[in-house]
Amino acid sequence: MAHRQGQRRRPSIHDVASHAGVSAATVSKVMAGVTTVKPENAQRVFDAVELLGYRVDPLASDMRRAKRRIIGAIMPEFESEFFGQMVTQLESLAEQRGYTLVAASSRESEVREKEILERMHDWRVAGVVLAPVRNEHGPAAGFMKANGMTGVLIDRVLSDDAFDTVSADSAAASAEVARELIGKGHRHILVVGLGEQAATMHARLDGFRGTALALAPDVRIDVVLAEGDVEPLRSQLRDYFDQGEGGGGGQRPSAVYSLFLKGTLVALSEFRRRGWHCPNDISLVGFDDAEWMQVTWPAIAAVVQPVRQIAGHAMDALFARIEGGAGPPRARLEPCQVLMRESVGLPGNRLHSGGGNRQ
Amino acid sequence: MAHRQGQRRRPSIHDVASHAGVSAATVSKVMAGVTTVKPENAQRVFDAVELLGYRVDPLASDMRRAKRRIIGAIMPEFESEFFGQMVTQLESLAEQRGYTLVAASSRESEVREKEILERMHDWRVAGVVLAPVRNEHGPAAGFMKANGMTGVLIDRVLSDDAFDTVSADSAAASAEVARELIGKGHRHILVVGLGEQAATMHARLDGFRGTALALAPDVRIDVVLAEGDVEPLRSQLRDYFDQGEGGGGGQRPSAVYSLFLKGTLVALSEFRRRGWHCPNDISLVGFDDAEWMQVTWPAIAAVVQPVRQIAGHAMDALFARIEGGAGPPRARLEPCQVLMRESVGLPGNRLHSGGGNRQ
DNA sequence: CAATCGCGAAAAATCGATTTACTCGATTGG
DNA sequence: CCAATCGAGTAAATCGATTTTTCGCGATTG
Repeated sequence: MAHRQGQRRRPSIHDVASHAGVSAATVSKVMAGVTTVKPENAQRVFDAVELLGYRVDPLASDMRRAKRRIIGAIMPEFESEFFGQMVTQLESLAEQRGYTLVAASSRESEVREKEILERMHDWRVAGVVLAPVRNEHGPAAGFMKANGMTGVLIDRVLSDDAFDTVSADSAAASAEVARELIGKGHRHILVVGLGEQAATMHARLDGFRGTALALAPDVRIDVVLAEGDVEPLRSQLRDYFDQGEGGGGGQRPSAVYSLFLKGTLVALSEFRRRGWHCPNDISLVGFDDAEWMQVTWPAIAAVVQPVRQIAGHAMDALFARIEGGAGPPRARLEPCQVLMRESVGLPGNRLHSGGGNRQ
Repeated sequence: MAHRQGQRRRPSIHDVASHAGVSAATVSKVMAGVTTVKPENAQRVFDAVELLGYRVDPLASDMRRAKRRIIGAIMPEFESEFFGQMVTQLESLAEQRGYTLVAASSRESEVREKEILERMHDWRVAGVVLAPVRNEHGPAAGFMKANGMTGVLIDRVLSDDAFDTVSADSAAASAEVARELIGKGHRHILVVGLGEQAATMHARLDGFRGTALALAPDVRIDVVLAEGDVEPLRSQLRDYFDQGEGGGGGQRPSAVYSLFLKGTLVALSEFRRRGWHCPNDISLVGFDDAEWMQVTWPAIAAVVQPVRQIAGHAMDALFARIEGGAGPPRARLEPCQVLMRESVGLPGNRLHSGGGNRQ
């Protein structure tokens, strides 16, 4: 910035036109690949473009057009591996089709979610991939509907009457987790979830409970559904375990199934606090995998969401709509993979316990 | 999309003008907050805006303007907590100043980095926050210079002759890590890094080595600098330890200092493979903190980069330049915090060893 | 031979704002 | 008292493309 050299105005379509000795309209056609231009003229345009280093101004270009070659993506946050990978995937897929992805984070706020959507509407994005903060019935989806926007809903959704949806098959994955835990003999299991994203959480919970009860009618399933952020969950979980220890309502569960990543972290930190080790003192499975889960001791069992598949089908669906595809909205569920790692063991398998509160 | 209802054209400035009984120019002035408009007319404009639900079209608006109210951000990846938080911070700061942040991932490729930059130049962004893949001397920074773009370089940079830079004070943090490890008695330490991002890695390495040697001239510091991605590093690390075990070059180091997050993960997984436990069999400190590091057993010691400070100063510097601030480019280094957690212990402190390969 | 057709290209309209230049009164100053 | 200044507002130019309309001209056709 010190010198601010050069800085000459970038060449416009008219500069190219006059250099090539044709009209601006002809240049526009050549750039768009229209074939009804005499080869000789086309060549002169190419030469002029080369010479001047001309690039189409997307701003001016898009203004005349109804839709821009831009896809908007709205994620609840950028800090977890899941959404990070999701954005990366979506960006790459958009690019493959000649579109630019513009990503924004709603920071877990429905208000911001709608503001971002308004801005994207102003930008006349061709389509939106929305991972709602709560679920498909929020104000954001309503806004999209009201303004005739094209879009796809992903992740924290099940199905919608206006938009295609793509998400992980939480219920099936949870059912498999249930099979594993029940199969290993667990009969007292705590499920940790977030109360706010109603639909998805319930799918996970019901998928788990249904299968568990079918396989072992005597199983006891406790549920802690936190509202809000991490801290409430932490204290709720603390209370839950305090109660169990105190001998009040019963004993400590032999396994915990967390329905979301933060819950897994909170559960682990609570185990630490109490000096419990997995899997000897308690077993743990979490929904959502992360890179670190396979390098810790013990490795943490997790449900791996199919990020690539979700991104891929979301984009397929979105572009089908952008290109005018009609028909009723489709709700897709992508199968997850359940990785049973060392954090899951047999119940009551207290080898060299862990009761001793080190640290 | 099934019905594609409503869909009426959005109101333009002329619609508002005719409703309010004034000219388009007046509406434009009112929207821009110019005060030389009769209050009565201004009110009529506001009413019309309200009635029609008018919003300024940023596309048309920005075309006339030289610079758009957009900040571009280019990160090497979105999947780590560090860059995720960085984007979130930058987005929030840009928004506070009435700008929109458009983020893109170079996916660790300098080629992509430049392509993204070209696109952002086409969009006439007001400024760019670039976290280069390699360092400040890549083609991207060159492109920015050549095109007179306004920008700030962050993270994998030290200083530049054209742009302001902001990054973590790697050297100081590494020096503190050295003090801690030497202070605990470690005299044989392995440092793991990435060879490609020359400057930053060397700052970290030199900061560590300098301080370590000053405090304990007899210390042995081995260095494994990987080229490329994770897999080469994994095999290099494996070879290194095989050698140490085999009794070839010497014995196993008592501590490992990883200069970057992936290195920490690879080191941990290598420890697992060999059945080594932290801190009894070996100590570990990593550059870059992550949420999970404090819930595992042991908690992993780490250098915490000051994301908020880096983002804050980057934006301050960027907007100062956008608003015409002159002067030589400034290179900022933000202090890190070193969290010595349980993964660091005394050397040779093999309690109940770990040699036994469980699992 | 006039009317029609078609092709390729130019001219002009358009997108939706901003900005410049200019107008018309009213106020102020010398 | 007339000129200069100012306030408030408008018409028109502009930004850089795309798209529609028009046009010139040679080839076909009736």
